[in-house]
Amino acid sequence: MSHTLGARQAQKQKTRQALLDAALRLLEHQSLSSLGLREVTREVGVAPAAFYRHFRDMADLGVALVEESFGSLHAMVRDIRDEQAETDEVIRRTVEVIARYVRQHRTHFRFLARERHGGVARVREAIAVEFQRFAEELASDLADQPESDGWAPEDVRMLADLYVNLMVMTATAFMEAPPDEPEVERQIANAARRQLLLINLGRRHWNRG
Amino acid sequence: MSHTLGARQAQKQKTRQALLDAALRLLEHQSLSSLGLREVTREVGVAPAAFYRHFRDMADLGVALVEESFGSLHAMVRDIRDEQAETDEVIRRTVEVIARYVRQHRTHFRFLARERHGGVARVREAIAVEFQRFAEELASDLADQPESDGWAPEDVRMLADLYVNLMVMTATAFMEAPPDEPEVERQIANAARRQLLLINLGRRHWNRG
DNA sequence: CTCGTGGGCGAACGACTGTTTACCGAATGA
DNA sequence: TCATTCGGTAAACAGTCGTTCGCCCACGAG
Repeated sequence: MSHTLGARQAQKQKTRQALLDAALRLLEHQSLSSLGLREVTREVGVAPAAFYRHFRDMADLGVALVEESFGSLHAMVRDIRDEQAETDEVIRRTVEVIARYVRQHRTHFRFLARERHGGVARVREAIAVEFQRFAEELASDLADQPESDGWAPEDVRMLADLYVNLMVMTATAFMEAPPDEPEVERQIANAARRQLLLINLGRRHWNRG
Repeated sequence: MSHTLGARQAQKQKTRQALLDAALRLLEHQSLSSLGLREVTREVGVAPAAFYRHFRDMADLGVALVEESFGSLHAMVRDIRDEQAETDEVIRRTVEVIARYVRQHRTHFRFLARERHGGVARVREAIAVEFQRFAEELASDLADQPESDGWAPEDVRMLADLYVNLMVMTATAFMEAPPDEPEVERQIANAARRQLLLINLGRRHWNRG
């Protein structure tokens, strides 16, 4: 069982988490491929050799960070999906949730944006897989909606990809905005809402316009 | 004058270009922040100290690569903008031009995608400036079209951002596709065309839907 | 023809890197 | 209680790195 793990494994996972946290902190101002093993252990305060007790190399740690990042991201979309309301209200809430998520998990999202096309192949592939699963889930949700009646499955998937990309684009814009400027955030949110609105308009007129 | 530069400066620009080419070649499998000065000079076949005759540091070389990359990218949009035809034909040609551009300048575009959110601040900022100029030009073009009658300037800019983002997304998909699989490329092109179509649909119904 | 400019070279520097080794000592299970 | 497992340590290894320093010598201006 796992709910009562010994003090031994507890301490191990504690330093493992410390390594992940330190790495994420350092990755705020550099990319994974330039982040050194010694740099991370120095930040935590452990010997360099201790690193190997938890990860094979830095790419391994990177993949672990991908899982961690997508964990909180899935929580975000669950928030969005569970909302049930009028279309305009759904849009408003969606953008709001994205903004809040980015504010609360800035480092996680910056890591994903930076390493999505970054220099470490294994991490790149891990992120690609997760985003793909993401789009598939959204496509499955969209297919169940009455607005998708008569839509070809490939068109639903196309729409899902469009939504995912818009979400990434919006989150990236929030991420790059200075954290202490609510006016900039309001502008980004406004543009995102209108873009969602325009896409929904196109969606309603897709078959027979 | 510049059309008759001595053999002295000619040789200098030749090695400078060799450094840029070598860097771009090496950046195919790593990111700028992990690319070493010695690595580049070794690839070219010159002494490490020679690097300083052309660039202050690697970030300097990075912004030079940004300018080079956007040079050919501007040529691409000029190709697209000069096309004048029916809407569906414009869409078809647009996606085709993007595909061809990515095929011919794969390394340049991969560099932009990788460093857009990468670990080198100066390069990131240079790319952001160029993309912003990009969206502004497109917005100015869109405003002149009859379809934009009665549109608020901020809505036109919103639409331009949507188009730019879709272009980047499509080009990235082409870039990540294996170069010798025309079937995958056809699928990407097909999805991109339908996404453009859907956005155009929303655009037509923007005021009074 | 002569002389100064400047691109490229080789060598050296101190600092830092990833990885391996043997070892310590506390938590663990019998 | 005793033997064992194992997370963490210190030290050393061979490389690589960015940067600086004279020096060379082909080129270009006078």
